[in-house]
Amino acid sequence: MRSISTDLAAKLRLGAAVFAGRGYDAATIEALSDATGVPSSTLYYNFAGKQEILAFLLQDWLDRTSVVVATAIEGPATAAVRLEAVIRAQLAAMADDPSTCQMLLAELGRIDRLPHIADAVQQAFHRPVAKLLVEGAVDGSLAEVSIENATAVIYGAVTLTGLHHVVASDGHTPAFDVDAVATDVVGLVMNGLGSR
Amino acid sequence: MRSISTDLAAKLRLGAAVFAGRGYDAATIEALSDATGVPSSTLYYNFAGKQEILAFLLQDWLDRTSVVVATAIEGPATAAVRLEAVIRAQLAAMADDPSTCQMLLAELGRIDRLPHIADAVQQAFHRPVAKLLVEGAVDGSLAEVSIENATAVIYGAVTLTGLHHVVASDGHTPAFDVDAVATDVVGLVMNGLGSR
DNA sequence: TGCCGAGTTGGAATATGATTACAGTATCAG
DNA sequence: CTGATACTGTAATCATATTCCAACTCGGCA
Repeated sequence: MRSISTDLAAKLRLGAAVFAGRGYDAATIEALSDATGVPSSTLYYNFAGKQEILAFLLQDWLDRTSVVVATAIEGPATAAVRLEAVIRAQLAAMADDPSTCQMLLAELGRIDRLPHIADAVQQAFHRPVAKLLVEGAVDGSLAEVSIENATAVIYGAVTLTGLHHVVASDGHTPAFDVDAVATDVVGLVMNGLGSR
Repeated sequence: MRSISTDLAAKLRLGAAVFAGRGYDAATIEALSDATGVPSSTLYYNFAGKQEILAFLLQDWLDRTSVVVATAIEGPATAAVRLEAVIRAQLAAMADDPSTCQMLLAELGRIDRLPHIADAVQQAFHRPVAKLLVEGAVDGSLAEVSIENATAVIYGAVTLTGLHHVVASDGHTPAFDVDAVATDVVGLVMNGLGSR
């Protein structure tokens, strides 16, 4: 993959809707070319193939998401408070870019075949949460749990709830009411379902 | 799709590993034919195409999963107790058939394009949980929460934790220690992360 | 001004794999 | 035995990704 100009990158983002709308295999290069205004020969000049275009779009979004999540995780507050901020930031990123978010979750099961993307997902979703779980056990604001399973549980809870609302929306941005959904998700993640 | 003999169905299940291993588009009909021992002409005689074969495998597994989940949900116990049984049953179904489970989650983002499958997922995963959430609010064993979001949270927590372990395994069955994982997931779903 | 190289583009050529068509074979109920 | 239905091998057909290549643009620069 050549280095992509910001101009080209901006056009390519329009292609996310094509991938999200039709699914990876049904999204033809020609449709991608039409949607972005970039001729297919130019696409092949800049990328090794369709898969690399997909990977670029995912990486682009994940990198931006990582940045806002990294900001959310900072600060002197307890781990529990910062975990809430992280979850809100992740849901906001999904609501802001429903197409890419849908693309990403469509690739979930085969993400181990896109190692760079798997790393970026770790960076944006798993590692921040794992870090807070450790810190929360230390500062007493979070219960002590299996990091591995708790990270997976939170990742699943956040992304599939986001996906549910994204699919229900019709590509509007934001795709859903981030505050309301985040409040519900955070409530469940922090307090669980048990009556008390 | 013609009616599929149990004999053919059994052979086809061998094909799940091909879909799971390579991903839908990289899985060629020829590879599917080799893996199952069913000639490609026979596949096309019985199914309208590759997508329908995928759909059959998913439906097959989801139907079986629905049955065990429906059994788990029965009984006089509180909704909380039965919710735990349901989650265990769902994780057990995933561990028992890692290939199909991986196939299913690979199709998550495009599942709205396979309406029958989306229905079957509702049947096996969402509806039982939604039912218990309502009953739990009545019998007092579960907190009152948004059914829509809580259902999505639990679905995400269960399936992505399962997927995490399935991907980590190498196709062995069971793919992971169901009891241990279920205990962690149920603990988080019921009690959350908050220290108490 | 005129050249150079990188980026861009249109269009033809190639390759792969899904799907179809069809004819011949097997199986099984009556 | 016979007809119907299911199965299978082979040879097209077709769509689409990918490659190839020649022409074109354009900014820097001697």
